[in-house]
Amino acid sequence: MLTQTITAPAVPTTTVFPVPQGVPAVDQFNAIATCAGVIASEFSYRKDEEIYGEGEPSEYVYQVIRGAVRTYKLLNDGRRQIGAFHLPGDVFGLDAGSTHRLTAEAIADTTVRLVKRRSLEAAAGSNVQVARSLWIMTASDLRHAEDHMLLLGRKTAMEKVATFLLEMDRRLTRTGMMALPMCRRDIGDYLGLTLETVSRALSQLSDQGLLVFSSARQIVLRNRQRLADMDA
Amino acid sequence: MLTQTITAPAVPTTTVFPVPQGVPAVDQFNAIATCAGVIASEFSYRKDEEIYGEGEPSEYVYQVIRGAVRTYKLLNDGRRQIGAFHLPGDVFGLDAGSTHRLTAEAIADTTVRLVKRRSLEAAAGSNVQVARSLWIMTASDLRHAEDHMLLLGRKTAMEKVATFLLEMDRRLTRTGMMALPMCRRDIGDYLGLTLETVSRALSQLSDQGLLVFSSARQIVLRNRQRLADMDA
DNA sequence: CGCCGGATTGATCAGTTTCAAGGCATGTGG
DNA sequence: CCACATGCCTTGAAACTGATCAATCCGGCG
Repeated sequence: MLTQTITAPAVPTTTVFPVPQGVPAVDQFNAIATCAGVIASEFSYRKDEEIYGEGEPSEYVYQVIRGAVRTYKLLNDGRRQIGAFHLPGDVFGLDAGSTHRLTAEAIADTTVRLVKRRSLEAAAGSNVQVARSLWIMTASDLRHAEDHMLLLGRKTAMEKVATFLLEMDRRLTRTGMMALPMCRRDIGDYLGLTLETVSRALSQLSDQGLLVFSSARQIVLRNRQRLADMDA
Repeated sequence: MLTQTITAPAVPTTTVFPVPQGVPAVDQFNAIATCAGVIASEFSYRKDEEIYGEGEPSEYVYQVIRGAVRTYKLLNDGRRQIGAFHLPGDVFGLDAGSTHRLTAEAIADTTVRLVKRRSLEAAAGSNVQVARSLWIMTASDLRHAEDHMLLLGRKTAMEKVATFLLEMDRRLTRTGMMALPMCRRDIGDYLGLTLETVSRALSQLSDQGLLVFSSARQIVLRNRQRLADMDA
């Protein structure tokens, strides 16, 4: 894991630090990744290409620049649970242990910024603000996972889909139009449903006038309030 | 609930530091809680008593000394998802944000050690090993949540119960006998099932000879391998 | 002894999955 | 430019898993 070869690149105490507190996890990463001694580079993946696999050594931490990523776990017979979708700006692959806990794949053609885990660890070892940022980012993932456990364990299919739509609306609507990067199967594997059930729920919401499709993945929400009501 | 009568037993600054790395999250807390400037005390709760509520300011971090704790989220109509059970030694209530994300209740009469969040933060601000420990502990919770999402979203009732039994066997079997502190409803709300389904699954496992009841909550596993096989 | 909460068991119900067919859009090669 | 293949999505019908409703049962305790 952490070897002694790390030359803690005496990070200059400039205005880059301290990392601001009470700030979104994403910005924590931005602050860190641009700080002295932390090496960032870019890489691209084609649609459906694996970025890392469950159980592999966690060498890098990633930030989506363009595209989208799914992280998931599999059961031995192929059943899949997607833990999260990662959209532009999101950080993923930050595991405290030495190996990745989930597999990461590009949903569409995707560009990421990547940072060597070792250099993050090194920075964290000499700067408590960086160490704090790692904690904040992991805590942010935990918060999402806790919310998602409630959804998976206790919400109905309709409530799950409503929650999903509001989450995606919040995270990727820019022009009033939500352009989903993922297919129905991905959505189902995120919500603990089959792709057919997802499709039926979306059709039903469309029939009720709560949303409008301009194509299967281009959706405009028409009544966020009623969606929020049904999301329990 | 918690009054100001807690007296801080000034703990000596000894060889407790540095906190060892590559060590279970629980021990991270043990090391921290005994370090200088971190104020630890004890408190007890009766069965079903609330320890803190979702949304309340997170003033303390807790460690179970005796008893057991459930942490959960509720939907507005009362449906409940238990995120985790906390057994002796386990740390809970460590939220990076300023408020608790779940409610915590004593499952049985329970004694906890508690540490002021502020003093943890203070220690983390001056000691990167403490900061690292906070990260490790939160990452450990995240790992559990990721595994549990897979269970909730993709496992069958039988698989869920098998997984639960193996988890509890690992965590609380001491004398060869597993003494479950929680009722069937708690188990159901942890696994995303009803209490009846849990009961039926346990009866079926008993019929198959995979376990033996000495009472409803006193269970001996007879065939961990076959349980592990069915847990998918 | 009888009460009470928790657990078990049975019967029926409902929501979601499964299986199956067909539609629609996109892209490719003739 | 059209024919067709392909992948993704929708829709329908049947099957099934787990939920719901309901009736004991059991064990601990006043």
